[in-house]
Amino acid sequence: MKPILDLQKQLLPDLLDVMRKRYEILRHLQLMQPVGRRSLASALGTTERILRGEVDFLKEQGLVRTDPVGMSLTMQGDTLVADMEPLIKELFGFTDLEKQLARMLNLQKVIVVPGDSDRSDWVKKEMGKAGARLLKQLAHPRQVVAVAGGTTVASVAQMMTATAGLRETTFVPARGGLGETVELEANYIASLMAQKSGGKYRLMHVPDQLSDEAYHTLIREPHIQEMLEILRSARIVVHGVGDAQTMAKRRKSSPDLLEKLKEKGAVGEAFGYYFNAEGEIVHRGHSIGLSLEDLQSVETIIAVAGGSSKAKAVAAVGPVARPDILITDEAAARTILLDLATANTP
Amino acid sequence: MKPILDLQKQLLPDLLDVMRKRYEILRHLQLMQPVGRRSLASALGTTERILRGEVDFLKEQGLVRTDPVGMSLTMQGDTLVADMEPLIKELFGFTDLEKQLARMLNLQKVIVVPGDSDRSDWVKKEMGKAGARLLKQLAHPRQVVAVAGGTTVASVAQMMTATAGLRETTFVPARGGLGETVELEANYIASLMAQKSGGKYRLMHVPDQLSDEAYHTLIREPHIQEMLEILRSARIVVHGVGDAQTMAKRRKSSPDLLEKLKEKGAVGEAFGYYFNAEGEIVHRGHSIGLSLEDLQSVETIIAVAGGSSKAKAVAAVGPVARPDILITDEAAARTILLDLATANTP
DNA sequence: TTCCTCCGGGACAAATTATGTCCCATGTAG
DNA sequence: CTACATGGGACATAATTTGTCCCGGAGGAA
Repeated sequence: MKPILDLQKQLLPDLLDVMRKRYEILRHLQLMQPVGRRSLASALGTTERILRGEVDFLKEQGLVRTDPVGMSLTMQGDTLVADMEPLIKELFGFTDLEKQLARMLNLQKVIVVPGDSDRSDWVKKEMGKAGARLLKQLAHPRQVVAVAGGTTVASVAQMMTATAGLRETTFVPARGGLGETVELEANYIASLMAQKSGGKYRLMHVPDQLSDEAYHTLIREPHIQEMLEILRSARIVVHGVGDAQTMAKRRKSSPDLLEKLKEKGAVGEAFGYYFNAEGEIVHRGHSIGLSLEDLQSVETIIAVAGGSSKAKAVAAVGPVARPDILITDEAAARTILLDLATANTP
Repeated sequence: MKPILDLQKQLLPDLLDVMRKRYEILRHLQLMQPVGRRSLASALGTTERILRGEVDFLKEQGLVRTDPVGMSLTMQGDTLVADMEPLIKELFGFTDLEKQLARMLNLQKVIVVPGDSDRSDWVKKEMGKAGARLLKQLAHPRQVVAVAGGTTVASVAQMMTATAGLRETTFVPARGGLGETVELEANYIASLMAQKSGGKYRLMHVPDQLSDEAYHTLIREPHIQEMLEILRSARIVVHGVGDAQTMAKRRKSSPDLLEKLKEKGAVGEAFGYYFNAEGEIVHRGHSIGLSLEDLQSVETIIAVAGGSSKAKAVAAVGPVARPDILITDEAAARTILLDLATANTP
């Protein structure tokens, strides 16, 4: 990633989005010219009015010209598209990466955003944006969306915007409290998503440290039962993937547990379960909520995780949690591919 | 110039403006910290509320921190300002150039925009934007702004946006018709400025080729007198500077005049007057309107002209028209400085 | 020729966002 | 103590964006 963009992204987080949007318009225009607003809008998957705004702007900039037969690029616009092509390819050309990853991890779809969330803060927001967009696309009437905790899922919530399609959606926490900071707790995230998107939400208030007895008593409570019912009807699950050590520490786990995890080679974590590099469950957090088995009946499982430091965790969790869609960043994507390649050629 | 910035300037000039605005805030903050909203807002020449919006954003980004004593930069904000300095300088930073030019031409203020309007079309727009911004800043209740013709002043008009401060402003043409294309005529430009800014305008319809007799008759007409009255009350004058030959040709002047101008060494032109390299008037166009003498009583004279081809003209017009503020482009600025330097060391 | 389709641009209401303008509790300096 | 400047809350209003029409006209097909 170019350092200039890194700086600019801090002051203009949606710089790349706007850039890509406008580039896409020019590019489509180049291929379809001369073309009218309506057909171009539908080709770009946007509305007529919004395209019109952009085209007016591009016209001001002298990149686009309009005739009675339709719109076309000016010479300046033509050279701009040509000049931008390598840059855009570098920034957004992750199609290959996405396809490779999808094949190797056996997923339905992979979305890669530019950057490395370990190094730049805005990359997480970028993943959040991608996640929010995805949820908007997948929106279904009266659906239930279960969300797990963690910073990455939190950033998806942060990036959601009001959409008509999500107004009838109920957001629920996938699991009860796991002893995290409140902003990273599934409960809080579910409510945030609902608030931002204009949907509904249900909370599940259960303590995070439970004796077996308390657990069994609690799970019989009618309102808990009701929540679990709702939870199992979830059509979509969104969860993050954590590094095992980091997650255990964040949850203030006992030194015993930390030791045990290390011993068993835990590398990844996803909504309360810890996995080793082979994708075997080595520990599960004591918490009420969606279990791995419940995931079978879920229509779409979305995993969101980035940063090269999480590459191993993502690769380990993949085979177990079986996400259908993975949203990650460039750094993680490349690292995973590299790891898989070296593993296959020992 | 980094190629990526060049592309961005074409595709997202609006965003770059936002970027500069935010950078300015950070920069001021760095120098004044800790500081409150109100004093910072007045230092930046913006309103409290609008600054507040930006600061909220910058706080989100973790660049700014607020304490009860005021706002200050975080460490991240500090390093960002440092890192961005060269970038901003490259994009907008012609402060040195501006100061040098202001000193050498003895002007109150010089604004330099990047590029060369001879080579890139968007540079003229950039000057226009600078001019429009300036007018907005200088806005005064119930003021009169007189504008001359020409492509550069036209681009100022083009770039103006609706502003409350300009609602009570009356735009008037500085001089009557001078035989130019309608889009470049002062009349049209005055009306365009009014339309874009939401202000008022008055037009002056006088033919451009007049016999002495007709001139003297016309000038006694009540409505012409009234216009001249208004014109002389102008607080601000905006004019362009033209290359003498080009202007004469554009106005379809007679071969005689062309010859005469060449003979007398005319290099520059400003609202109807032609100057030689020494800044002496060698010819004045026959047209009713603001004369050079009238300029004495004007509060602010703004000259807008760019392109290295106009460097000589600008330098020649400067001493006579005595603009207070000059808006030009990088190419013209550098050429003028170079010319002055070589002239002083023969 | 006539009809038909698609073009850009105008218009306008609704929704959303930005902005101006207060006020207030609080911390700080004198 | 007083006096003042601070950030943040609240809220009406202005401004902008967006969705959704319509229209006259150019171009192509019959």
